[in-house]
Amino acid sequence: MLTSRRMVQALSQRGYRVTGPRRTLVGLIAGRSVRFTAADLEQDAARAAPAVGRATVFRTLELLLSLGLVERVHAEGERHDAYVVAEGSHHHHLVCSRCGVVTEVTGCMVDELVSSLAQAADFQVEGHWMEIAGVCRGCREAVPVE
Amino acid sequence: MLTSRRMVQALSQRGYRVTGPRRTLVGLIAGRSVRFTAADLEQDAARAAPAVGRATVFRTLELLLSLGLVERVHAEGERHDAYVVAEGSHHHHLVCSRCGVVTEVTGCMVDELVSSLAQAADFQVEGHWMEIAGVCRGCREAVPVE
DNA sequence: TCGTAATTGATACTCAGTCTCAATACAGCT
DNA sequence: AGCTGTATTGAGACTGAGTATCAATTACGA
Repeated sequence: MLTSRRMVQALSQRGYRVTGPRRTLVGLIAGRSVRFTAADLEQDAARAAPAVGRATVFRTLELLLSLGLVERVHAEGERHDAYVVAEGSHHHHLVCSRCGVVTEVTGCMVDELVSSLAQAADFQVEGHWMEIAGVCRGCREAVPVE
Repeated sequence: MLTSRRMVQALSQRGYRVTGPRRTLVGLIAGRSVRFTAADLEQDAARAAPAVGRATVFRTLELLLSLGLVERVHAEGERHDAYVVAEGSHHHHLVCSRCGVVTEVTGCMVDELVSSLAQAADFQVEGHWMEIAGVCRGCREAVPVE
């Protein structure tokens, strides 16, 4: 998992300035294992550092996305995009529909399957996208409160 | 591909009224092989039947979705959801990034793969979601204009 | 330390989608 | 065909995410 330190390094290495707001936001993002939305981050930022403006939250998120430090996660049925801290290589996500924890599945065994499907349709593949929704072990075992 | 007639039948069979606006919208949707957004449909409706209100476009789309007559298609990088006329059984989509044509891949060969991945993570699968983006044959062959 | 360009916060704006509610019209009944 | 109850509708106000603008600020290389 990417640390706050590493993310800051990545920013500076690529010529982006390391500013107060960016430090704050990166600090709020790094180490998260649960998906979060822009709104979540905005809320946390408002609590941790009220001076950080809304626009900056969105701008920073987009920047981190473009640097590959966070990734977008679609979740079926949800209205807005969520994000997770990036892992690096190509992989897929297991998203728990209760607690939101995102488990990475590294080593993409889907590739061959994708190519064969695409070949049949005479389709030149640019990329594929897969997510698995379900309930993680912790949530299965948790007794419903109340 | 679902015809307008069949979609109307489905509505009435399930106890929904077959109204003018619904006929119009279903007519605009049925037979499409290209993905469309709510905004697309809204525009077409405004041209074909200006009396149809915005809210009705959204309501009807949601209704058709709940009846399984259309499906949502996510497309990486696009801001808003798109829809396609439903095919029926479980399947995946090949979405052409140029012309937007959606090709169905029936017979889901991903199932086993998904279960094995999930088992490794001790994850109880509720569903999976896969899309393949690329360029269809037609678009590959088309000479870029100008 | 200084200069400058990147970055920022405030705020106005856009645009998709939702909600409300009175008016309308479908469909089942006679 | 005419009546009636209720699902559906259109208009338009509203919400909330995300974007654009711009003057003020600030990181950071010289």
